[in-house]
Amino acid sequence: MKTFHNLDQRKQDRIFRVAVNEFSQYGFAKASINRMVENLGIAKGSVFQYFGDKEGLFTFVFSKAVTMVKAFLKQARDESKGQDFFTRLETILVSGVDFIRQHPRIYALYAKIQFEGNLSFCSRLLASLRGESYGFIAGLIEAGIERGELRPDLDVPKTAFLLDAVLDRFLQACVVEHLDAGQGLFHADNEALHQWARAVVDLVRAGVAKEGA
Amino acid sequence: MKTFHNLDQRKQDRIFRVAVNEFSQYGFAKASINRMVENLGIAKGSVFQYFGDKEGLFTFVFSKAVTMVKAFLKQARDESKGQDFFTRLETILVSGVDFIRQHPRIYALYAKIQFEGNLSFCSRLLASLRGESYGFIAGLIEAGIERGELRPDLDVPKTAFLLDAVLDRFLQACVVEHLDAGQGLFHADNEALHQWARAVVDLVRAGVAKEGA
Amino acid sequence: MKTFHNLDQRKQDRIFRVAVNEFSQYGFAKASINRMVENLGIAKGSVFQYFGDKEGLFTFVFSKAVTMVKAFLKQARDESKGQDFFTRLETILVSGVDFIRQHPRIYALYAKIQFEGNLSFCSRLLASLRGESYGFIAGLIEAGIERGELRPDLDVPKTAFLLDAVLDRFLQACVVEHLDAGQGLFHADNEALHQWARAVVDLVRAGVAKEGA
Amino acid sequence: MKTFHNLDQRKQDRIFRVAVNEFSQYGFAKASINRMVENLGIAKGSVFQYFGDKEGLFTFVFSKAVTMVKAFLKQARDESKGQDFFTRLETILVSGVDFIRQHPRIYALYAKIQFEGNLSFCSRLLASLRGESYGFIAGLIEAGIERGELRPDLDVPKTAFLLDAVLDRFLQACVVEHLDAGQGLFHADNEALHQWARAVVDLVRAGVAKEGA
DNA sequence: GATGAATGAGATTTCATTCAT
DNA sequence: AATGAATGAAATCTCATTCAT
Repeated sequence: MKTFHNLDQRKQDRIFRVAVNEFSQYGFAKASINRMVENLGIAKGSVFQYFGDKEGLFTFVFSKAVTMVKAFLKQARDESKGQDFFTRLETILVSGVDFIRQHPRIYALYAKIQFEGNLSFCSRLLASLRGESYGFIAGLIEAGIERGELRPDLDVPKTAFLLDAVLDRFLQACVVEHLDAGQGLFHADNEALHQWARAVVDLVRAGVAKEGA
Repeated sequence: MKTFHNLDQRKQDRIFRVAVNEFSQYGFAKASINRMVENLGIAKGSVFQYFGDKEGLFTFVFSKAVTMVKAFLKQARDESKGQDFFTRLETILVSGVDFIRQHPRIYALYAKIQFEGNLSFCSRLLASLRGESYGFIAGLIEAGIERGELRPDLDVPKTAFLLDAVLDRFLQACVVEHLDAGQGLFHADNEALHQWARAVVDLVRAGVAKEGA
Repeated sequence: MKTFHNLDQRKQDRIFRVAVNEFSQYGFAKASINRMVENLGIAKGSVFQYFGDKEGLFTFVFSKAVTMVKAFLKQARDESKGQDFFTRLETILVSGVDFIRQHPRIYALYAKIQFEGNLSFCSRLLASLRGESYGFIAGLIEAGIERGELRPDLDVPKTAFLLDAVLDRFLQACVVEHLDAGQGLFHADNEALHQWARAVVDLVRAGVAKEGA
Repeated sequence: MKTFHNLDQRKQDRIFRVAVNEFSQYGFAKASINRMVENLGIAKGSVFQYFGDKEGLFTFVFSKAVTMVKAFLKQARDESKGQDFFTRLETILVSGVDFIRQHPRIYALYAKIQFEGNLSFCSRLLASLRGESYGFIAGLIEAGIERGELRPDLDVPKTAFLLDAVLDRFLQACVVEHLDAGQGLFHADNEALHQWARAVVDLVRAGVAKEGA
């Protein structure tokens, strides 16, 4: 595993990229290391020297992906700090879609793996990502309450559940091409995207806003 | 395929059940016909005589599953017809969970296949299910508007998107065991389940209800 | 595993023969199923259909070999029943060599596997063969004592140990080509073989001490 | 190979020890240089620089092991020089077991390699060890005859064969844990060990026949 | 002299599919 | 109509060996 990190950074990136493609397209079980090395032009044995086995490769890829998502979440939170709750929510929805547009395979990987089951070795990562995401949203809500923008009597966990559902769906709508609304989100122009985000935020707003806010 | 329908109904059911188990546990790609016939006690060749190939078997299974879900949706709509919009929504959330509890594999199958990709041959089925589900929710909303329970200026597609997200998440929470809220939904007692459903409906209500309703 | 026994007897025998060759030449670990099927002219997959895995094939082969050896022991005991102890011993030595000449690979397999270690799955078979062999020799000794041909004060287990050592060595001498004495045993003519057997039996009979020493 | 002998003696010893472990546990074919260098903490390339290839490493290890065994034999002969034949034999049996207890892997290596076959490159070593061992035993017998302790008409080669068989079995009984008698020899206390040795020597001395039979 | 990344042949095993019975 | 033996492509993984640094 350490041998991998001695490689040329460009090579490391290429391997990561190709592996993300493969895993996000085929899932863990049907991903083929044969195909990967063919696309990569390196020897099959090398992959096993780097990562030990298929699971090792996947763990590396998935955990790097999770790290990227977490970094994105942190950045989204920090960048939106000054804004009021609803603007933040809209910002985050939009920048979430932005992230997926920049790294389309990463979310596809997450979405697919989440349902693959039989992958005990990545449930810890999945759980940690979930925790991060939940904490992120709950933090948003609490900040909103403190600032007097949200009803003070909100049930935070359940509201977080609701928001998480909406956020997730927004992202799924980019990836699962047969979602009705989703058809457009990935390829929608920014105008349409913002319109969608605003509309959804408005629906949410009416539900959770403090009267008069 | 003709030959399959000549079988004893009990045998047909058993084949369906075992195949649902296999596909929902392993997805399409990793499902093993070897394992199925082992659990089934019939000859491997028979499966190919009935369904042509693996894809044929899957299509049969998945389309029967979709039919069951559609029937459930229709029933949920019909049974809740007299109720006001918000009671309907709560009823549907709860009875959706009920359906999963009765047919846990069916939703698992749907959830997994949705993200498997590479399954061009079932996208039509998936799309038709999506259409059904969307029409179902949109119908609910329109009825609610007509009855004066919802704001008449609601954007139906976007509201449907919101509700669909919430509904889906409720169901996913039964199947994906690492969702924070979900931990409990599948095994929650009815009291807790209704409480969750009510809380979520209340959040939605505040957002979409016509003033004074 | 049952599918194997449905095969043409000739085919079964050929598979057994080829597998014994391979395992006796290379041991379990380095035996190659690739090579076997190449020699066999059947598909690689068939072997796994018959025996499940390499271990299954080996277990089948080894246990059949053990059965053959046990049958030989039984026959040797029965055929020599009337003879006095020392004649019996000589007969058995000689017919042991005969067995190896007829089934040279069988003993080679046993000899090699005995020292391969890491083969937990065949230790039961090995132990049962050992038990059979020990019982066989102990029975011989006890019969000899009863008939008044052997010293009545003999310690049966230790005497069995001595005889077993001699018997084993005789057989090893056929297989391990670099044993000095052994060079000749496998290819020796019957005259020389009997001479060797008689000489060894005489040593066992009379000991090596000079009278009075 | 030259470069190996320039190494720190401690390093040389460690390499020998680890290699003996590996070869004695897995045999030549299944021994893994990967595993060795992992346990060794040196570069894989170095092993090939020192020994050329796997065979070279094995030859080095095996020939050093043979040298150790030969040295032991010589010492056993010299130390027992004054004793009468039967005491010598007992001494040697016991000190043979002692040797194995001190160097358990060495005999394991010999025992395993002896039957591995396909190892043409070590048959010379094996033969030379055999020769040494045979000469050693034959020398013992001849000395015994000269001293008037053994029957002068003994056939030396065949007697040596008998004694060699017994000696070998004693040692195998330490290594092959499923030999009936052997269960105990490796871990037996000294009392039991000497008792076994004496009993076997007595059998060799006096034979098994009832007087007059 | 030492290193360890790269290699590719070859191992076991799985599996959908075919087809003679 | 039912069977299940036969197949061979493709999967993961191991390992001795080479060679540039």
